[in-house]
Amino acid sequence: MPRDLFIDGVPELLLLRLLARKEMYGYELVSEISKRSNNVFTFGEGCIYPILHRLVSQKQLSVRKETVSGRPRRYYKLTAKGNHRLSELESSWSNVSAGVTSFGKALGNVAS
Amino acid sequence: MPRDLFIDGVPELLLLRLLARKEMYGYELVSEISKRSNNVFTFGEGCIYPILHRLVSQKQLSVRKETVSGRPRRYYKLTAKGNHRLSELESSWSNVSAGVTSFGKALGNVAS
DNA sequence: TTGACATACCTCGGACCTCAAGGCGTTATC
DNA sequence: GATAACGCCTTGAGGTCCGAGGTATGTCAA
Repeated sequence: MPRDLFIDGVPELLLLRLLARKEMYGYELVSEISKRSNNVFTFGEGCIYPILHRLVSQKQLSVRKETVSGRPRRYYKLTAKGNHRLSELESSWSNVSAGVTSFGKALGNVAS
Repeated sequence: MPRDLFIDGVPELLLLRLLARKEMYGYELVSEISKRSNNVFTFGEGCIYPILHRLVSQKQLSVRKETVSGRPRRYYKLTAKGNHRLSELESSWSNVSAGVTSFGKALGNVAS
């Protein structure tokens, strides 16, 4: 079974959107994305954690460690660089999204 | 430089949309997609041809060979299966597109 | 106290897609 | 006769998602 199309980049975008509002930890992000999207997007930990680590190494996120009721958490939030990256992604998404839509309309396509 | 995000699956979708209207050949599709999208999408031959071949092997496209002024062309068009696949992709695209948008709105996000 | 379950972190490997680069051959143009 | 346009093609690199699995602690019921 081929993997879902149109997903490339979406995890990173949603993640940055959430972290732009307030700091959150990985496990929280995984469930929050599912919840907030009404299970339209259900990205597992194997998807989220590697992105988190990459963004940190790219200085787009900063980390803060905290232990809550015996369990260690890692809170992430956006750096200035991450904020800029979010803007890029939003703009890129708008571009693609509008492009696909207008391409359809020009063809007389009825979006099902 | 990382490759463009949000593109996964878009070539296949646009391609199927075009071929749902009339048969076209590979080289034509490459330039037509650029043209119709005002260069928002510029997929090269190395992107289009493999997709074409895959769709044929999956019986979603049928091929007709024709030689025009000495040059051989391969015209592709949708099969019933391909039409069904297009519906799936449209629905999947709508889903993701609406999901990303509403996810943003719920956060008070201003789409830049 | 044993087991199951939720929390919370993590990595690895496969599968898949895009795309730049290159190759081949023909026709048209200068 | 050289260069561009046409028209087909494949390969390799790079990047992404995601299922599967691993580690460890806390809670709660049987």
